[in-house]
Amino acid sequence: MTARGDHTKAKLIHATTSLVAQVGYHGATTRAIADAAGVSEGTIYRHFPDKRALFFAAILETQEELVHWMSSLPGQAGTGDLTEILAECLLRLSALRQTVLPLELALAADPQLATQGHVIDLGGAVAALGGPPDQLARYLAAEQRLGRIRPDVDPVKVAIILLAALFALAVSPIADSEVTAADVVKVLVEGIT
Amino acid sequence: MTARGDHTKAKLIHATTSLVAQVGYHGATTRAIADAAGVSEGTIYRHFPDKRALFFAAILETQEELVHWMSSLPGQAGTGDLTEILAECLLRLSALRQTVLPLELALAADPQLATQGHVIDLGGAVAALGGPPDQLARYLAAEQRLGRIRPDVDPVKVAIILLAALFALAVSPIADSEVTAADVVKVLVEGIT
Amino acid sequence: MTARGDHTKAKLIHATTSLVAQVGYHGATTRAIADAAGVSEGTIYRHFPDKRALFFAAILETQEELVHWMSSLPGQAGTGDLTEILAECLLRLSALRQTVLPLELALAADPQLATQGHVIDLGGAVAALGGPPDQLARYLAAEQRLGRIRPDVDPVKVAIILLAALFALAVSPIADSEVTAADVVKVLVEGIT
Amino acid sequence: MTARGDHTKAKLIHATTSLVAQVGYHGATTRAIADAAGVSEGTIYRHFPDKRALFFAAILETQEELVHWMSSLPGQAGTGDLTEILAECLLRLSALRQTVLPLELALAADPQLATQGHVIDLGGAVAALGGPPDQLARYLAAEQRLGRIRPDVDPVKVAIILLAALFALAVSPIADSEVTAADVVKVLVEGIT
DNA sequence: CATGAATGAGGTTTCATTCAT
DNA sequence: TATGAATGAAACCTCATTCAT
Repeated sequence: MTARGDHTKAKLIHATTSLVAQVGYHGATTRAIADAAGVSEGTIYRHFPDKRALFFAAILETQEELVHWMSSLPGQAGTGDLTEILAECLLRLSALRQTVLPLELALAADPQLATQGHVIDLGGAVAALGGPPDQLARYLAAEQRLGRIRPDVDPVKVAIILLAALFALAVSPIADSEVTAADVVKVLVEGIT
Repeated sequence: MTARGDHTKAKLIHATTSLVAQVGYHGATTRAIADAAGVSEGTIYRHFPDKRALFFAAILETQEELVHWMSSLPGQAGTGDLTEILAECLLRLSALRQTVLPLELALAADPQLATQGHVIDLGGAVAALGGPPDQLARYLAAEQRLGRIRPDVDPVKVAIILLAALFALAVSPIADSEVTAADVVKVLVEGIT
Repeated sequence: MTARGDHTKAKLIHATTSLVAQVGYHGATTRAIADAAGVSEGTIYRHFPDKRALFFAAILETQEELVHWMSSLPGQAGTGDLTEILAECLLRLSALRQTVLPLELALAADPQLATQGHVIDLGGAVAALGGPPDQLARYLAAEQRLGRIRPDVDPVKVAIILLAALFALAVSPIADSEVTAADVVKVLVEGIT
Repeated sequence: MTARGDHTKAKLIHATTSLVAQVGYHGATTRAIADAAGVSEGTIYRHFPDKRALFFAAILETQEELVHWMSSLPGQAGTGDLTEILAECLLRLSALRQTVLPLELALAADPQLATQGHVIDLGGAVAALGGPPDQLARYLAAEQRLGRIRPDVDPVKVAIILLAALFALAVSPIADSEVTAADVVKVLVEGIT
């Protein structure tokens, strides 16, 4: 609430995001988070009812950044080379994703996390997750109206497939190989035009 | 050692796989695994040096099944419609993936698991993980030689992208939408031919 | 210091008494007390050196009320039927006791509370606790002088036994049965006259 | 289950009983109990699901001892001087009570303890608590049939009042005065005969 | 005087692992 | 070989108390 309080809360969220990225959800103990944020463990519980709440707040915050960035995309339809715009978009998206990914993975890996309570908060997070494909699909539809994408293509499905491929490449061990966002775009684009 | 021992070992691996699928990696405590396998906790350590080893053995075993299935793929080059063969392949692959997925997720979500020691065991697991894309790439290359795929396409990269998209669709919340393996194949294939 | 300060102090004491009655001594955390009193946690420490002091103040205050009521008792000697006066007295006493009881129980249940330091405060509290039996004993002695109680009876001991029985009936699980203050009086009185 | 296991369980229960008597329920931390029993903290949870369960087991065990002792009482009707038998009985009872008392006090002082779950176990404990008054009442009734107690007296109520007074004298600060079990018996008996 | 954020010791509980039987 | 009791480190969380505002 106070200036000091808000600052602490922000530090906690930031510490959580970066710790989870480094050591995973279960490596990110309350103690480690408190240390990373430079506060005491008890302080966590003045700002969040429990560890999960902190965790969800971290997801939410990062997602918001992501959503905000994506909202500028549809306006770019027709302004440049399709492949380049997409590649640029996915590149930046993937950079942002690096932050959210570990949090989402933990969510996917631990059934209990997503289930118990916190439905409302998660609702917000899922909505945010729904954001990116939406904006991308809107952009693709705009390009389609401009005649730069084949008319028989479903923009929503393509958007999802693009993001899914990207997501997986960031996670999977197979990704050690040299497949870049540009590769993904190239393969897909040449099937759309 | 052999008769009873092997049976116990198999029961443990099986219990691990199904437990992880049900309750996630952290729900799969040694106690729960022992209970599910119908043995005592101590018995685990007679067959595996620690919990991670059991966990890796479980991955390995499931992967082997997967690898074995995929090895029949390259031989099918030229025998039918490209799209159908691929769709069929991905469909079966995705069914098999259901089992391995939770284990792989835990691996991806918990950096410590993959990192610390056990390089040898992991080597095996990664090799197994590498299997599927290999076979798929080999199949695509064969089709390429037969002229059914554009010559400027890199079969390895395409194989990886295909599998990656599939993987992500199985995990991510975005996957609630109606995107099927067939959709993925369609989008990609029309860009390759 | 005076106007606002005293009011706050009173609110704190009142909040403590009623909270302890509702949720027991350990449910009455400083946070809960502050909330119930409508002040901040820090404010508690502006009025009391620590939690125990607040707690003792609460005991003291309630006891005072009790003591005050009892002081009217000795004057009633000889004014009516002995059994009725006693029954009336115990009835009202037991009603008052409801408030103090939880506080006293906490005291009895937690040896550390009574022991460590605070001898002075406790001295006051114990004096207050000693009050009721004193007045009751004084009343009984008066009746004895009037010849309404057997001369070989020790008024102090009887007073204590009366109060003790009452106290226990209010606490113990055996008290679920139908034993009333009147029953206690009847049994005892018929042994005294 | 095994011999060693049972021994440990017994040690834990014993350690709990004596610790609670010394330092109250909240002073009896799991750590302190484990130390007193000479085992590690974790061991507690192999034998009891949580701290409350251990606590209830301790009550139960001590109550059983008490109940067993009381069952010999009714048989003594008519064998000696009424006052002496009762005094002897209350004396021994009060000695036994010393052990159970702190446990029962904690129960009375902390509403949450008795409430949440464990109803079944508590059922047993309460039944045990009901035991002593029962036996005492049975004894008084027997004496009544022998003509040594006035016929218009209710043995059950008297039994409860006797025990209640005793209980309170063991707890309350007023008990510092010189009121003995014999005093209680004397006052009451002279009203009954 | 009052606030409420921050502290940090300490509580209960979990769990991979060891060891006596 | 198999058992399951025992271990102990560490996790999450609570709460009386202090301190900057």
